[in-house]
Amino acid sequence: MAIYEALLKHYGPQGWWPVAGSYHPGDYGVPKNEEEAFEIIVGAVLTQNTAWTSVERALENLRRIEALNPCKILALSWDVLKSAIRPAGFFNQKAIYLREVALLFAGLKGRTPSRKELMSVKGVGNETADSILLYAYKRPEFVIDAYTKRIATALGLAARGAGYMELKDLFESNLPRDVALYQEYHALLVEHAKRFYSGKARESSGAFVDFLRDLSY
DNA sequence: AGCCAGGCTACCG
DNA sequence: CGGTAGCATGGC
Repeated sequence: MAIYEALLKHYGPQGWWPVAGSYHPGDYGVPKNEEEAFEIIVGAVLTQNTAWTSVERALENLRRIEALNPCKILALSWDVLKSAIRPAGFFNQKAIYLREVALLFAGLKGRTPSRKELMSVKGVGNETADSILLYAYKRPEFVIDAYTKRIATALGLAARGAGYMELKDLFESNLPRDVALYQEYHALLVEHAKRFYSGKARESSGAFVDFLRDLSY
């Protein structure tokens, strides 16, 4: 919580997840309907190992052909679907993944899927499942991504070889079970990591020092 | 030019 | 099982 407070004070509310092309700082009511929830799910798949700026283009392409809903995704030809998501990379795999999640979503009829259910979908692993549950369904599942792992290991909170569930457990067992907190915390970790733990700066001692300085504010 | 990006699956030993 | 090649485009 001390780390969270320091990050929040320093960076302010981040407003993940971006929906309809923009962020929504401080608004934890997003998504406000099924369409927005599905857009988050599509974004969660498209952003796998991919910069969000590239995902935005793919989402915009899908929006333009009115394909940001499960039925349309399932109805599109492979060629059209692939060319729409092309900017987000890995389009052959991701086209398959999108159809898989569209099929699941359509079958839910508004029900919230279990974590196990999501994980059984091809293309949905730990992080994607948690992102979907936390941001699309407002469930208290802490999301661990590469940035979060870098920060946690750099701070000595976790071993270098720590697995996904281990890290998830670390955060969840030390925080109140609160959706808004989980959403904001993850967003703040990403923002901080982008500044100090990405590219050549990753795991540098300078990043660690900068973090401590932020903490002391 | 070459490394990196908000991972996952399949396959290797 | 733990570890990793392959997947593809765009930004810097």
